[in-house]
Order: sequence, then C-alpha cells, then structure tokens
Amino acid sequence: MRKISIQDIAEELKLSKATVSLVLNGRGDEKRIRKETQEKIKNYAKLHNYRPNQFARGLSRGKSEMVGLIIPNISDNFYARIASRIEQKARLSGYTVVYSSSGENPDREKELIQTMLDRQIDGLIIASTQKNQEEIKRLKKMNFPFVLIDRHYPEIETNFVIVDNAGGVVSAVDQLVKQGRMRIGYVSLQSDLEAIHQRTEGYLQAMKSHGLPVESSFIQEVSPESYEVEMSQAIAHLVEAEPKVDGIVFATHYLTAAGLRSLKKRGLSVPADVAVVSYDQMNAFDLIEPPMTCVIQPVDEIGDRAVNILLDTMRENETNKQLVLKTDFVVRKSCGG
Amino acid sequence: MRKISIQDIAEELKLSKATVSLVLNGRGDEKRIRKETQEKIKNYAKLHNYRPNQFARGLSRGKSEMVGLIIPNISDNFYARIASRIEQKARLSGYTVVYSSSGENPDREKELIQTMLDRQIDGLIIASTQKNQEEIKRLKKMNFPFVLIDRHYPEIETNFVIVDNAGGVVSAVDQLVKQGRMRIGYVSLQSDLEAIHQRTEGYLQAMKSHGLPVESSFIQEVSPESYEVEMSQAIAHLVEAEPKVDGIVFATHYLTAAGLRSLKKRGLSVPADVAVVSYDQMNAFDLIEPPMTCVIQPVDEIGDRAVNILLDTMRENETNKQLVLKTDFVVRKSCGG
DNA sequence: ATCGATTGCTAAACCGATTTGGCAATCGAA
DNA sequence: TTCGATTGCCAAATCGGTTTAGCAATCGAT
Repeated sequence: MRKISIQDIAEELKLSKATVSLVLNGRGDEKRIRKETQEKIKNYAKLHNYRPNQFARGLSRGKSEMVGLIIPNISDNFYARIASRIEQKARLSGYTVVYSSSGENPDREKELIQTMLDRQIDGLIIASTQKNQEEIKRLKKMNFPFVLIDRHYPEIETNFVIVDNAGGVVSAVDQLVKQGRMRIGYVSLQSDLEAIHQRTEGYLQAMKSHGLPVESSFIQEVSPESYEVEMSQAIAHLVEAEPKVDGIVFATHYLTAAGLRSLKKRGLSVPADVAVVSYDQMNAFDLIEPPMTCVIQPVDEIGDRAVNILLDTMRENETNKQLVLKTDFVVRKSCGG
Repeated sequence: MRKISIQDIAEELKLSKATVSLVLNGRGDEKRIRKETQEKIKNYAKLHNYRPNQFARGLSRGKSEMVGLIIPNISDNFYARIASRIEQKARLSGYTVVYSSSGENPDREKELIQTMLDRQIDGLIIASTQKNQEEIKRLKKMNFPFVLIDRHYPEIETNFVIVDNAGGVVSAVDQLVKQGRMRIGYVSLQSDLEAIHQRTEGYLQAMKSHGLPVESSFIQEVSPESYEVEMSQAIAHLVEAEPKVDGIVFATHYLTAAGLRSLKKRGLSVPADVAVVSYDQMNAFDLIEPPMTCVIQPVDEIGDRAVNILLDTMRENETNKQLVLKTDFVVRKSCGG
C-alpha cells in the first residue's frame, strides 16, 4: 500500500511517464492514446489508489490550485463566517483555501503574505490591518491576483469588497431618531482602520442631517486591547456628562456586549434610560434583554463576491472591481421600538 | 524584480547550486564554505529578496512544514477558537496550518483528508464526523501522524484530545439539583457522535445518582438540520407532559439559544418556571436574561495539547496519547442560583 | 620532494510530476 | 509499390530545490 508515483505505473504497464500523465489528466483522446491503453492506465491508477503529488504537479505547472485568505482573527464570528463562505465557494471551483489570522498585527500579516506566496498560492484574499501599504503595492506591481475584503487601502487601486460602513451607522442613528432619541452617543475603537473612520463619519453625518448636536462627550473611543475595562469609563462619560445621552450606537458587536455589561452594572435600563443599536451582530443578540437592534453586514455576499472577483482576476488578470455593499438592519426592542 | 531562483544566484555569483543551497540553509559552516563566500551569497539573496520555492523544497525534502486541520464548521465559535489556538501554537514551531471545514459531512471529510495528504502535509488534526472509520484506520496503517480532537473513535487506538462530556453534563445536572430542581429535562441532538452520547450518559448518570426519575418525556432530541423548528415541539413536550420539568439542560450552545427562544415564545420565565443550564457557551450568554449558566469547555487546552501531541508524534512517531479534559463551569442566574 | 590532511567547492542524481516535438509502425490511396 | 497520412506512444527537458560523493588545490609535516 505504499505511495505510488506515475513512474511506478509507467514501469508496471511498460508505458512511458508521458503517456500515463497524459491519460490521467484526461488528455488521452487529444493525444490519441488507444482507448484500451487508457483504460489500462486508469484502472491501474484506481486500483492502486494513485494520487498525484501536488508538489511535483505544482512545481511543473506553476499553479497550486490554492488561494490564500488572511483575516484579522478567525475566532471573530464575522470573519469566521466570511471564511466559511469563501471556503465553500472556492471549493466549487476546485480551489483549496489556506487561511491564517494576522491577529491585527501588520508584521504578521506581511509575513503571512510572504509565506503564502512562497507556497505558490494562485490568489489571495485579504482583510488587511491596513498598515501594509508597501506590501499591497508590491502585490500589485507583481501583478499578483488578490482582493481586499472588509478593509481597503483608499490610496491604492485594487480589487476590493467592502461594506458601506457609514451608511450602516446612518441607519442606526436614523432608527434611534425615529424612536425620538435626540442625544445620541457613539462608542468606537481607537483605530486607524478606514472602516472605523467611516462609521464615525456616518454617525456625524447622520446627526448633522437630523440637526442634532454632537456634544464632545458623545463620542467615546476605547482601545482594542482593553476595551472591556475602558468601557465603563466611556459609558460613564456618556451617561453622566450633561447633557446625558438617551441613545448609544456601538461601532461593533463586542463593544455592544461590553457596553451592555457596563450599562447593566450602573443599573441603567435599555431602552428606557438609553436606547442601543449595535453595528454588527452576535449570535445571541436576539436573546439578550432587551433584544438588540443591529446593523447587519452582508457576510455571505462579501465572501461570494470576493471569490468571484478573485477568480476573474486570476483568469483575465485585468479587472479592478470595487464593491461597496449595503448593510441590512434588524429592529428589535433595544432601540426603543 | 522577477522571482529569483537558486540557479540565478549560483550563475550570478559563479558558484554552484549546491553551494548556494547549502549556505542558505545554514549548512555553510558544516560544509566548510568560506565565510567570505557565505556572506556574498547571503547578501545577494537578501538584496534580491530570494525566497525558496516551497514546492521544490517540499518535493525534494518530502516535508511541507504544514499541518492540516479539519473541523466540522469554522463558523461555530467553539471550533473557531480551537482553530485559532492551534494556528498560533503551530506557528511557534514553524508550521503553517491549513484548515478546512467538513460541514459534518463524512464524504467531504474523507475528501479533505485525501486532499491534504496530496498536498503533503506533515500531520493532521481532525475533529471528525466520526463516520470515517476506514479513513482513520488507513491513516493509522500508513503511520501518518495525526490527532483527533473533540471527537474520537472508541474502537481505534489513536492519539486524541477530547472533553469529559459526561462529566460536564453531570456538573450541569448537579447544579440544578443544588437549586432544588427535581424534574430535569435534557435536550440533545439526534446524532451518532460519541460526544453527544456521552452527554446523554452524563445526564442519565447524574439523575440516577440523585435518585431522580427520568420520565420518558424528559429526554428530547432534535435534528441538527432543523433544530430551530423542532425545538418548539421539544420544549412543548418538556413543559406540557406531566410531570412537567422545572429544569432543562441543553446539550450544546445553539440548542440553548433555540430553546430560550421557544421558552420565551411560550411566555415561560427562566429560571422561575424552568431553570436552564447550557453545555458550552456563546459570547453573549452573560448578557441574556437571565444570564446563562454554562458548562465551559477547555478550548485553549484542547488546541495546545493537540499540537503538542501532534508534534511529538511527528518527531518520534510512536506516541499514543489519549487525553480527556475536564470541563469548567460558570454559574449564573439561569439555573436559579 | 612526497604524501596525507584539509579546505573549498561542485557535478549530478533525485524528488514526481508536465509537456513538446518527434519517431516508428501501420494504413490507404494512387 | 510507394508515399503521405494517421495512429500510438515515448524521450527528454523542465520546474527549483536538496543532498551525497568526491575532485582539485593548497598546506604542513617528514
């Protein structure tokens, strides 16, 4: 039951490696190999469970049938769902997805890109830390097929599939306003990510469009590393400074969770004291008390589109698709509705 | 800026491929290559950003420095966290992790194992569907290094790292009993998974040890495919049949979520009407009303141990480590505490 | 001057596929 | 019979590394 090579088959059948390879790659007819011979080869291969060595094949073909996926963190459900979708979709086209988490660390991201290139992946999908301008430029210069997802580099012309972050937050604020809230706070992350900036933009824009004032205490930012502890400060500012808020939008799911914990600790009730809307969701957000109103990101579509664009680029090598997908919205009790 | 090969370096420097390869692999001293020459090679390589082609290297060395990870579903947070941990840990030892989801489909799992073997991975970690006896046996017969996690094949001697499922459920039941509940129901999945059986075992065992009766209506099973809809039936049986339950243990996180939705719909209050304990957790389980009491699985430890065992096996090729890890427990209001 | 040891490096086989150009044998038509 | 076409297959180069056996030149000692 040893591993068998094309050589072995050739010798055993007294044929040449070439013939065997051709036949097993379905090019037997094209190359006018006798049906009989073809059958013999195929049977022998099946019988002995022949499986081509992908290294050898990759080496000579210069293709790996693998695409790389780099995301910040696979244990973040948002990215996990995208990854899952991408994997499914890519498999349909015969590609294996190799994924790795950067941990939001630009150097690791850079390293991962390199490692993946070394492994001869045919294409790359990246949810970047947005601190690897040079690396991305290099990919572009190499003419290597890749797609950015969720986060893009505004200064570089690339394929990307991102979400209308601003629009998402606008819909969140709109909803609160519709419920009669007028002093709406916003809790975000200290971050250089475009996506995060865009969300803040959305907040400011929405407030402005409703003619609502944005007090200096209304915008709170916590650090990604210790948001759990900083959150209580942030909430304190929002609900203690005058005027105190009567609504809060959180910039992402785990901030919402942390924020709710803080509000709970202070004995504030949602939505009576403060209405809440979350940008992005969590699995149990419909079960919490009150059920959480959420901006929903089009996870599946991000995955599908990214794969489509990547495959196109790998084929034609000359697309530049830039997609900004709309968010969805689920209204539940937390916003006072 | 083209891609550069060892050949190119050799020609440019008027040296042989052998010398270059040796030096770049740190075997220059061992092979008594002049320091000066070594420097020249290393500099040139650095300057031109030489990166070995992993296919070529893998082909000739017969090693890939990759380990495979097959799990049922990456968008299940439990597996995502394990995957994340495994990836981190494996990288520390210089391995890239290639992961794929089987979607709980045995055929896909089998296919994935094959694909990964084709890609010459050096080792494999599998959270199996438990319906691939033959495939696992084959791996064993091949003497291929692998570790099963979360789910194992009791009939096959392999490395594995699993959780004390029974013990976890026992602690859940114990807790409910401690809160004075005596008619405790159990909602599980229709499944052949050992892990699921073990949990049921734990339930039965715990009930017995407390001398509590297990009415036929107490154990409900829903199908993995449509548990959301079947759950309302299950809950109906639990709370309508006489005697009706005053406590429920759910066999996994998403069943808990579904169960809570059903209970809510019926207007039943937790824990007043029914106390609840969940085997396994979700991110927001502390935020729901009431906060959920959970059996906690040792996610990080599963990952760490699995990697350690795999690396050991890859080295020594003769271990057979079988670990059953204890669960933890978090008491919150849902159990009536 | 000779010889064994040491130094510094290389030739060439090998890993397991793919792919191209072409050869030998048979066939059919003129 | 002869020759061009067709059929059926193969030799050999190639991909980019790794690894082993060993060669040539220099050195030091006798």
